[in-house]
Amino acid sequence: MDVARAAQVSRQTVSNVVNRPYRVAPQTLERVTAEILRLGFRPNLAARSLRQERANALGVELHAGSGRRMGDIRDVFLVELTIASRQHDSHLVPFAAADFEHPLPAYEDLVASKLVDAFVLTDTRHDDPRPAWLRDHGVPFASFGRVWDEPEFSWWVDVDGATGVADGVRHLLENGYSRIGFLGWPAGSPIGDDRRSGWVEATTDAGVFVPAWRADALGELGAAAAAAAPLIEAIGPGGTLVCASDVMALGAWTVLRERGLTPGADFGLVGFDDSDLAESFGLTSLRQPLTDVAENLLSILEHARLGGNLPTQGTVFRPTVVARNSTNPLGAPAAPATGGTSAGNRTSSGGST
Amino acid sequence: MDVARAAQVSRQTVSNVVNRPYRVAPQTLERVTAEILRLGFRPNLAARSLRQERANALGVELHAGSGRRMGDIRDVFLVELTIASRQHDSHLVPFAAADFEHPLPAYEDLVASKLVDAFVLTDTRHDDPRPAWLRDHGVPFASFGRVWDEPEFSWWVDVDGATGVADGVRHLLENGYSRIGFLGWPAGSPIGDDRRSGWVEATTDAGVFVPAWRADALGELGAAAAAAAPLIEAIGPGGTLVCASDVMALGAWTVLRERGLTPGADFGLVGFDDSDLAESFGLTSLRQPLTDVAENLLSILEHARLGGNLPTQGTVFRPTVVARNSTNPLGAPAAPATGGTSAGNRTSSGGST
DNA sequence: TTGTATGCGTTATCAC
DNA sequence: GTGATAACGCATACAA
Repeated sequence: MDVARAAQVSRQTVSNVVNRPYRVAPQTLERVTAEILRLGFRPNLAARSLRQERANALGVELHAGSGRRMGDIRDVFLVELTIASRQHDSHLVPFAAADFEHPLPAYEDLVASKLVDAFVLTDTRHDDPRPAWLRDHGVPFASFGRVWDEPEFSWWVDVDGATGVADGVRHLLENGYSRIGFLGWPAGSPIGDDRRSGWVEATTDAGVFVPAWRADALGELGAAAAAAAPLIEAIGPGGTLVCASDVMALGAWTVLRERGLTPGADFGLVGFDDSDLAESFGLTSLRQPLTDVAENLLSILEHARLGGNLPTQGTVFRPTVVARNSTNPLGAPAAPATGGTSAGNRTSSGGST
Repeated sequence: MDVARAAQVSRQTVSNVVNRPYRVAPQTLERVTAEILRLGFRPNLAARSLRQERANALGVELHAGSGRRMGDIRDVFLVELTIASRQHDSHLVPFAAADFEHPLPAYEDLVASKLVDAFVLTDTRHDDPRPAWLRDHGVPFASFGRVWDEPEFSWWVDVDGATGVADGVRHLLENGYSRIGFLGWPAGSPIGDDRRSGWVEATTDAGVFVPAWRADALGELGAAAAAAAPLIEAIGPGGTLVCASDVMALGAWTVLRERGLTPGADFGLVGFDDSDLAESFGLTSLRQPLTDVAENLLSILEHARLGGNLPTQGTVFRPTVVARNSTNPLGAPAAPATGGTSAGNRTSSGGST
């Protein structure tokens, strides 16, 4: 080891400087540190991994499926995870299951070859085979999204869709709108039901709940537009629509534009996720605090590794209203996304550590 | 090593079975292989990495910047890279530079700690500090996109924008359109100039080149719509617009819809990249062969590692026209993305290895 | 506070 | 065709 020679100490002392600086005499510490910087020394992570019998790496499954869907924020989340992983002395190993329906072999590979020692799960669903398998094999994991099939599992972080939508409703009320409908997914999906309940609660609280002002559609843009059209008709000018996703809000947006209506001035729209679509189309939306989510998940896994406080229940973060022109009653530009991206126009409404 | 004991051979023989099966007697091979499967043995990759003094891993920089942009296909490319990496006995290590303007420390970290032994670069630009640094430090890398500043560097793969756009023009001609304009970026960007030249060439070849039917805009939706409006006016009904990106095509799409025109039936549109936008809005677009690009880049790096044929010049792939309703002169649905996603409606036009 | 010895699991080398 | 030996770089335990 060059550093050891240069600083005239043993290899072991260098190791101590890196890993347990408090054990080293200040003078030695300084000298060795200087040499480390000078020579650009970094511990060989493969050797460390071998010695410690852990990889300091997290597996993250990417979905191989047919490309990306509009309004998706998984890639933003991946970036947040990547950034957060640096501060937790680990790195990510992305992988894609050969067969989306049978992801376990891919997980097994990574575990058996000790390339990773934990996983971050996303898109957990009913009958998801992964949580049970990971539990049975003693592999730590944390999930973005509740693990529905294992109620006692607490290493998850989620976003409070109901409160988010309720905040969106209140944002509309504060901006002078009062006729507020909801465009969501058909009943049955946990996330969709959660978001819809926020609309019911907040409009009821404000005394403006109209059950009929609700429609369902599947995720695609065309279906959302088709469902939005009669709803916009029913609610009428000056009304608004809170949507379960940005894609749905965009569906409504297209309907408005084709009728010559201006989003915001003529009819309010609120989306969900604050995706690229929201920014480009000037849609007010509910931003998921992905930075916090990523940080929290990595904290859990780090504590699981090193010992520390582990959560006894899941963590729920509150989304934030990002106000844009689609809820600006004073008027919006004719072209999409023209007239500023409303930077600094954000309304904060909560959020946790 | 359990497998060695179970199969009554030495560790080394197990290693040979895994890495050099041809050196092992068929009978032994079979016995050991059976035990490997039975016990689920996988080589410890940290140990292998340490022994071989290489990580078998590739660094991929993610851009931490302000979220994702509409029409971006980098995440799709990342998935393709991830999938391809499996077949090349390696894995990816995504990372984000703390400071986008000064990415080198992040690269240095990964190299010095031997977490990766090569990089895949994307978004190479003029005055990009990365290629020179990597070269000077002897770190192999391959680039998606030409490396402009180092003409002699040949480990890159790119997509032929000019030919792609020309194919788009021909696709329009085949579908009966003849008035073909171009909406692109201001002159000066290599990619934008490349794509525009395809329009000039193909329309000139067909004798339908009209220099005035061209407009420029920056990447955003609003600017594209603003630039598209007068162009659509000038070209007139029954005309078409080939665009440098799907976002631009979408900008034109919004203009059409607001005028009550139906994309395809009333005015043709062709985008570029075949992003999520193209699929959702029914835009005909030019698909970059990202699977081939990823595979090619990994091949280069694998050959660099193991020794093999290395490219003496860059590789250029040809995009593929993906036909959708925006170039269907017979008519398109009223709502976006309704009426099928045109699966199986692809026109293949080239492609390599 | 610092140094020495050991082994993590693998594979390259070389002897058999 | 197979096996013994050594070494990759680090961190743990323990000795000095």
